[in-house]
Amino acid sequence: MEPVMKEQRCRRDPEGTRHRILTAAQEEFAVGGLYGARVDRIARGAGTNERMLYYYFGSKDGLFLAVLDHVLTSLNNAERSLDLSSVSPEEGVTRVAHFLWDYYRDHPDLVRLLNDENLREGKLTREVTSLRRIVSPLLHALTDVLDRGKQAGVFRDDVDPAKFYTVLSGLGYYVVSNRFTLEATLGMDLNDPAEAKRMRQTNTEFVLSYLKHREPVAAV
Amino acid sequence: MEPVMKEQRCRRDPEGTRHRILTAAQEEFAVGGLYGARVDRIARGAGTNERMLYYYFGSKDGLFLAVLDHVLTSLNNAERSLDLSSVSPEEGVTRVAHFLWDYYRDHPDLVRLLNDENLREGKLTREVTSLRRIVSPLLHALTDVLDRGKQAGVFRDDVDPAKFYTVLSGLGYYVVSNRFTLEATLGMDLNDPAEAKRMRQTNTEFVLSYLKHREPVAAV
Amino acid sequence: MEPVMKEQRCRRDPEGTRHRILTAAQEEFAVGGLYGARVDRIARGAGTNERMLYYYFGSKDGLFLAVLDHVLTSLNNAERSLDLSSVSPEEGVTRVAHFLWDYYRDHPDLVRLLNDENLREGKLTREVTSLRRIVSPLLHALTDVLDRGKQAGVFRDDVDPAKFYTVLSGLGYYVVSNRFTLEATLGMDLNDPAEAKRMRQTNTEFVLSYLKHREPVAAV
Amino acid sequence: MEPVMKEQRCRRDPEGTRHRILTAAQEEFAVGGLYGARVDRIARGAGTNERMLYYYFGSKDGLFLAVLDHVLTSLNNAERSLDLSSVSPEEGVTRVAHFLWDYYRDHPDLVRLLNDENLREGKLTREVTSLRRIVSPLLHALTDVLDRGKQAGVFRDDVDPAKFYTVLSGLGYYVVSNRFTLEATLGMDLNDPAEAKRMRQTNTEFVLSYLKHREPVAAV
DNA sequence: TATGAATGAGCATTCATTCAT
DNA sequence: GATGAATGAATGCTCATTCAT
Repeated sequence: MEPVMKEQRCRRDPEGTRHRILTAAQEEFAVGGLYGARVDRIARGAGTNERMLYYYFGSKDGLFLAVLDHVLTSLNNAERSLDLSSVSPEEGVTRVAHFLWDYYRDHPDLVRLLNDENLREGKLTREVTSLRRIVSPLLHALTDVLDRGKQAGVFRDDVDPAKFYTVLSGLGYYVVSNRFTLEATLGMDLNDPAEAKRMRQTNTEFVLSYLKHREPVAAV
Repeated sequence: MEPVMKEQRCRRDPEGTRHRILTAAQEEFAVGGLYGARVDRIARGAGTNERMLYYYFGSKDGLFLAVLDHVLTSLNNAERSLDLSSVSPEEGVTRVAHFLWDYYRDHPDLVRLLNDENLREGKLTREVTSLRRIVSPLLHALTDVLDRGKQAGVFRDDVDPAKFYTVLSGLGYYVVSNRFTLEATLGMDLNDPAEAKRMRQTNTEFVLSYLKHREPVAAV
Repeated sequence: MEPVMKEQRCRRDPEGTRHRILTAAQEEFAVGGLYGARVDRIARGAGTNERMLYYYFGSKDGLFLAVLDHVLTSLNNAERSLDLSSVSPEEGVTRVAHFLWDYYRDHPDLVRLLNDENLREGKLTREVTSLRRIVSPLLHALTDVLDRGKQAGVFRDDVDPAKFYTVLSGLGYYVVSNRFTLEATLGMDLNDPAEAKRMRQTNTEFVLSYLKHREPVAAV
Repeated sequence: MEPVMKEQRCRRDPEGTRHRILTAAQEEFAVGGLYGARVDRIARGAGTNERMLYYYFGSKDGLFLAVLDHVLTSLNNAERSLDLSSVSPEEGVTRVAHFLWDYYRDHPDLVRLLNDENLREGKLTREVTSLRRIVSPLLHALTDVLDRGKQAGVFRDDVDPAKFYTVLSGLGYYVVSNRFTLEATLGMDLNDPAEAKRMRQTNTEFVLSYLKHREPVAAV
């Protein structure tokens, strides 16, 4: 009726909307997994409506993949910021380990999302190649530092970088992944800083004592 | 009326029905988690109808808890069968480690169910105390064998059994839990027996080299 | 295994079980109606199992009818105990009215069950003749007392006993039936004894002033 | 694009859909009560699907409350249309009474819905305040007309409007509410116009003779 | 007479998704 | 780009009832 009045509810903010959906989805997927998450909760959490979710990501599965890609890309970027060129081999391995353990501890969402994807046997990521690239940065850095240690004669020389990486990863991943059942069964509280520090200390000794061990123990 | 009268393919079989539901539920929960599982699939898998599921377990949540209790009780029983009284400390630790790693590898359902429960932050198990008892058997055996090693002077004496147990558990758990993303990213195939054996060997050296290390490495 | 030991859990008590079911069913039907009632709650309330309910009453519908029959028979019996042979017509009408109003007030279950049966348009009672007999005792007594009043010249003589009975019944029934919405809308509290007494007083004046009215008011 | 473009049998019709659900729900709730009603029958009756019912009303309970609110609002509106400013007190009371009795007779759904809500002891309406407003219009009109009658000396002056309203309401409500059991027991047929007219006549005399009674009868 | 086990149809409700504007 | 309305196939769960002992 009125002539102009086009205040034009200028709410249009494509990048913002997309990002808010992604953030809300990460929270929702992290606490219930793909099947436990609800699209209406995600939309509400993002301050938009369900339709936009489909507009930007096509489907719930697509959104899950986008979230997974996002958290893995973040990990990648963080890994790339780690510069070990000027430290000793021991210090280098220690830094790699601490980086990984701290990252898992500070990003439990990543752990949960990976667990959830593994629960379904990698159903979603299998057809997508996005996951395949992500290992490299940290594994490369670790390989370098292990090589330097071997050449300097301070590390044993039968260490496979990928397997060693798996060991490091497992040590940090497990306590985050199983936080709740570990607390229920062993009374282990990951949130207690003192406890967390002790654990980090122990684990560091673990990996270093292995790397510096010269005569292999009796095999099994 | 007849004296024997057994053997007549009885339709009444409470124990059997209950057990068939439990087994079918374990399969279903293991591939989709609590939220991905479907009660009608469980009922069909058990050769009964949905109603019986509620008759015996009250709810889907109750059934999940029963399954979790069942797999943990099975683990408990298996742990109890491990007799380490007549072996050396090194051999004892090795056996404990191998038992745990083999058990995880052979019972991926257990790993998935624990992961799923942790995904929901222990929501179901929190109010139930059933989970609390399960640590004991293997942890006790491990504590004994560590003590013997310390007294014999072959193991370092600053090892906390619970933390050491966590390390052992994490090493075996992680590779089973993340089987699919590990294969996608590192190309690591847990199903390859040679690969599995190598991994077990590495991990064993890993823990033993730590235990036998006398002078602690520089702390961080 | 043991020879005698036949302590014979002599819980058999057919009359008792039947009666307990009936009582429990009355409570359950009274608060939720036929459709809101749950057979398992009835069985639990009666301290028996659902199967016995079917053993004694055939079906849920049959049980509802049995309950209805029971409360109506009780009303019948109570009506029969009212002896008006030696009181004045006014006193007789007053006693009939008070009997009915008090009975409704003290037996809200009867009111609810009748309401529920009427909600379904008499579906259950239609095919059963059990309901048809129940009016008589009180209506007969009322007819007698009205006749005596007419003959004595104290009551107007154009009163139809059945319609008058309906008026009496409606006055007492309505306030019990609509107890909750009346409280919500008019703030009328039937549980307050003073309020209940005043209401009874008013209603009594109502019916007596009508009966004693000689020149009819202008019809409509 | 086109200028007019209306009239095109639009599939989008929020108001219409909402209203059709409400109407279908009223029919369904009226014949079976809250517990007897089936949401799929309501959806089918409304020409939509069950989902929309929850979209607009949140739950079955919410829909019942909306229906109750709707019929009570309709009653309210009808009450407001009653203008008694220019009639005599007797005529005024008569009109109020007839309005109420006719309304109940012509809207048995209202009676059934109120009965059903009372059956559950006002469970749904208790937490909602929507019911509380509805008394006023007719009660106010009645209060006015009674006052005028008292001042003119044609009505007794000890009449409480709210109680008198309850009497009027009860007389009309009871015969509608108990239509089926009244027919089964007293053979009273409310659908017979002659019978209905006689009943109305009797009830009118009933209330007027009370109002015009000057010397109160002996109390009890 | 009494009871635990079993049944299948049906219940209210929620799901991810698409349509129309 | 953004939104409210609409969909129908499931979802977990409950129902009154019957079977077998």
